[in-house]
Amino acid sequence: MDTSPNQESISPKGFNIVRVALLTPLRLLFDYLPLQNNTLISLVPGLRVKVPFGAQEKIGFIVAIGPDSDVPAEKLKYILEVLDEKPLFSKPLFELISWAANYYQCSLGEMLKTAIPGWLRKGKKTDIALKYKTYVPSEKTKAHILNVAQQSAVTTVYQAFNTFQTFLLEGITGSGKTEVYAHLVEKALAASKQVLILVPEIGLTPQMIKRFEERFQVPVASLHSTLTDKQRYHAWYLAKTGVAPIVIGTRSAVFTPLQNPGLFIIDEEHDLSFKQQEGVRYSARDLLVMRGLKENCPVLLGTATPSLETLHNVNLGRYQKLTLPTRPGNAQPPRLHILDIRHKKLMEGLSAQLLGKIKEHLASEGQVLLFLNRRGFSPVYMCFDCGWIQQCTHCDSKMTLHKKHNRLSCHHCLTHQPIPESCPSCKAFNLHPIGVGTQRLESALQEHFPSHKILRIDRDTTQTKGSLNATLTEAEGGGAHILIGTQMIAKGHHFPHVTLVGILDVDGALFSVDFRSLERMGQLITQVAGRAGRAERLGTVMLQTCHPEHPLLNLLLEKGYPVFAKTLLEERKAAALPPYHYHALVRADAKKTEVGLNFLQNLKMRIAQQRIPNFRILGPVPAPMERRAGYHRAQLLFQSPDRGLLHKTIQTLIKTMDNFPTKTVRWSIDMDPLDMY
DNA sequence: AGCACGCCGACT
DNA sequence: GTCGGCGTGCTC
Repeated sequence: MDTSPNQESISPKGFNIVRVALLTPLRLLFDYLPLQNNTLISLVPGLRVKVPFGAQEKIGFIVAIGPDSDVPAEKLKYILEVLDEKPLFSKPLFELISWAANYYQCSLGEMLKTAIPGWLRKGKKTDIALKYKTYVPSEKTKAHILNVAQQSAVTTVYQAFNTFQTFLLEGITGSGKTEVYAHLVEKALAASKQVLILVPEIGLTPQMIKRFEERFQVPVASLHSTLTDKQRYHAWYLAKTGVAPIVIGTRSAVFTPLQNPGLFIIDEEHDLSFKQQEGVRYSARDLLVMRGLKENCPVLLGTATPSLETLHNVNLGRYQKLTLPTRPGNAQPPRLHILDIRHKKLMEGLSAQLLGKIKEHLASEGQVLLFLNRRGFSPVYMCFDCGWIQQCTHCDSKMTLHKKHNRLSCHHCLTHQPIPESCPSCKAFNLHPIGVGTQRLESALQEHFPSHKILRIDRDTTQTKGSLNATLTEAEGGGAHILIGTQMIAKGHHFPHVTLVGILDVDGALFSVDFRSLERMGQLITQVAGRAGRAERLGTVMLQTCHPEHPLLNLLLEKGYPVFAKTLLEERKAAALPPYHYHALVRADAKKTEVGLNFLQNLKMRIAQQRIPNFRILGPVPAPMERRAGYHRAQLLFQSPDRGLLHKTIQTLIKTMDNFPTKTVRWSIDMDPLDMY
């Protein structure tokens, strides 16, 4: 289906049909008649229109204009209003969005909907007078001198300006990737080009925006999730009109129109937040590379811990690798040590050895960072008399104890309930928390070190707007002696005063059923370890484990992430897993277990009887956590080394699903799924 | 997706 | 008696 706008326009006189993609998940285009009584506006593909739709009015984009329609003339209605004077997207960007709709198997309208700010979805016009605050230059900061590797990276990418090429900038934490970005931004600005920088959800701090504004004395448009609709539109407008030469944003910013695009950067390329996990499950990283192709711009993927997908692309010669091997100045990489905690008595998750180390570092004015990827007080609340455990009533999950609000919460849906005083099952007064979360670790440490300041950084302490930045600023400034955090702390933040990093529990990842969990563990350990010793003081990293002999864990600690990742890639190849084979996952949610499974079984039969070579179907099986938020979830996995074949098969499948006579199943497709939940 | 229409249970 | 549950079908 070619949905790119053609440039042919029509006069509203004569019998013409306007084909519209409505902002709904319907995989159909709808035909309308041009405006009545309007001779002034010429209709062009790419313009937004308001149209009548059943009993409602909807917003859509004109996709094509043609002489006639397949729909009987009496059914056709008139367009109510044309909302734009000019198309919102350039031709290449509209092509990218069409490509994405096709690849991720959603309707063009739904993809367009995710690509525009809320204001425009609701039909606001773009000619609203915007009073944006005029830019006031603050003190200009100076550029740093680059080392040889940084300089070489800058030169290589600069030489690719005005062409499409993808680069992996592999720089260990603290090696100065941001400085490479900044020098490239400088070159782009000198050429009057705009730069789009994508960052992980958590990594977009006001400090980063301020840094670029001060350095370059230009407006920086920032697009992230906590903006109001108005702020978001404002930033979008600054980017589209070219007023802001630098655009920094999270996942959805990949669709931001630019007046004059020159360079695309994605920081922490491996980060999972670049894949949308609900609705249209697109990968902003992959789309950014595709955008580079469409807009003829170089794309730079930066990270200390590249995803296996990206490394695979380097190995295939599709991406060029640039390496930053050392930290600037005298900063040394941290030393990693394994703490064998078998047969050891733990104090609230901490071994005596780690506790001793913490004391040592605190005594010598060091800052300590403890990583525990589990929020709440304890993950389980159990009766010691009868073994009863509080389960969530909507999900197949145990409820986590939260001491702060004195309640049990489910981390998979929004429910919570008061903590029972006696066991609901046997009435005994013998209920106890099992396991350690960050809250419990915090209170235990506070008892142990009453005169030291402890700062906890997890979703619970950073919920309110701005509190994350305040907390991070405090942590980075060295104001707290001990930092406790979940994976939130692993996302590119500098804690220059940290001298000791303790990693409390990664054992779950060593034997997980999820084939990606080792990759994630390696990235997490490397990223967390990289928080230590970034200033002049040498950092130490201690990792507690019950599996000190685990070969891959040892490989990671002894040889580092690149060798570890190379080994994982070999394993993936041997097991015919991504990135060597491609995956597409069909999910089906239903109120009753069998309904979803039957639906998927039916799909499976349809495909299986075609006997497609190089094509595997796994399932259907219930999702690892079958019941979630009241729905029973099942899934069917398609696997093939041939991406085109996989895509084609799914596409024909969708047609059958669209005609499926049931609405008791909610189904969705996830191309290149990152997890099976 | 919305929204209307339509056919069966517990209540002002 | 009706308010409202969600199954079904349609939207140019």
